[in-house]
Amino acid sequence: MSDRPAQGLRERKKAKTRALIQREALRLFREQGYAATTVEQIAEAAEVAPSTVFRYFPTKEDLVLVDQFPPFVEALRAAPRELNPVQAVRVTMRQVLDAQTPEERADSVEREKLMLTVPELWAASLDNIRGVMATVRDELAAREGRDPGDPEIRNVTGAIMGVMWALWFDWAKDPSMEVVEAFDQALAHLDAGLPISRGDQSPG
Amino acid sequence: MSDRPAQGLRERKKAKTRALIQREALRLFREQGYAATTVEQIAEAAEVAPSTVFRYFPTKEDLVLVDQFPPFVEALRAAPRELNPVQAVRVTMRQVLDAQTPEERADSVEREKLMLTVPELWAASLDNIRGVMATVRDELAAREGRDPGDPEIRNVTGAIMGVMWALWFDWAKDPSMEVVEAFDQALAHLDAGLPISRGDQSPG
DNA sequence: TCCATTTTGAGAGTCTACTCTCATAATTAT
DNA sequence: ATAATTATGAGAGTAGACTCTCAAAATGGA
Repeated sequence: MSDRPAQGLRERKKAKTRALIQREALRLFREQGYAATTVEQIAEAAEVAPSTVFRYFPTKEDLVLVDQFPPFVEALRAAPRELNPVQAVRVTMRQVLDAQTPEERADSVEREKLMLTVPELWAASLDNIRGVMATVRDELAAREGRDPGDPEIRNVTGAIMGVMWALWFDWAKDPSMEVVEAFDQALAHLDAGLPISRGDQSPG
Repeated sequence: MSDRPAQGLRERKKAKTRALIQREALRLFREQGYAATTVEQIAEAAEVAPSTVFRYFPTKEDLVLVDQFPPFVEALRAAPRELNPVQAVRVTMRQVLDAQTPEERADSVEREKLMLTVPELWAASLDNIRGVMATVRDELAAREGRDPGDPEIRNVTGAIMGVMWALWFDWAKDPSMEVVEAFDQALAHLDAGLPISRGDQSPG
């Protein structure tokens, strides 16, 4: 097993082809919808053979799916111990979002919107969603010194994810929304116990 | 006139056929998985032609999907005004679940598990999920005299749904769980502001 | 340059959800 | 009983994701 030097022309070309296919796919999805776009069209747009598309992306769904959460989880792990779960997620979220370049963010936006909009993709991300949820829960459990199966931890995790999803859904409908700020405020609200500001009728 | 049902033989037979097809489908899905079950197999099991299956259920997914939420929303609307959003949902949830017969509950359980487990179905229920979320949010907004677009209402709705989903996911893995009780406790926990019982480190 | 390895295109082929048509059978009305 | 309506079965057909094979082309190493 000799280790290769740097990336040769071959590797670079592959990466380029892969990126090209994906870019064209996303463009077509955006322009004419996911279901209405055939793999053949994507191949044509990227000027490769349909079989080549499948060589790079085992399924059509994979053209959209990207695990964007590993960095998040890593950052969460590094969050200050003195923060409670919600605060930790809040800080981490802001940090991760702030670190993105405008281009990266635009790209994420595009993908997220497709995910939240197209049933097939929402489906394909089921595992992803479950995985993220499980990972966040495990991490929060560890931070709090609790068992990962602890209902309280599960509830907190669920509430955090739920607040974020609700925001995502809203934002998919109104992309002009200031996501970073909105995320922060939403998590702050959750951290404060979700008070309804004016008419507090019955305290917890 | 005899107390024969208002429907003629034709209608009754149709209902029966429909139920039979669906029952066999669910059985096969449970036994060998959703994707691994072809419509042809379902037709064979129900002793009808494949085309007949499609006559009753436009798509394979429709064999599983049922809107179970209208009754929930209706009940939510009727919940006492003095309850806060979380309490209202909690009471409603308990009420709806308690009202189910064991058979109904077993049936729901089966469907829910499929929904949470099978990507295609999770996908098909996207609209449903979004709809439920929107409806619950609108209802909560109305209860609180707030605009449906209010972020605070969105957050509360998201947290409620998130807590419930988290529970569902856990329960899909461990069906022995006492769902009704667990739901109640989870919402109670949320209502209390999601405290982590032992080590409260830093209040909001 | 020459050879070995890898990538690609072309295209035939599979699988399965789903559609359509039409003849036959079952049900209902008269 | 007979005619009209409706449901069903049989089966051919479509679409599109995905697989497989093989020869040609591109690339890397010598």
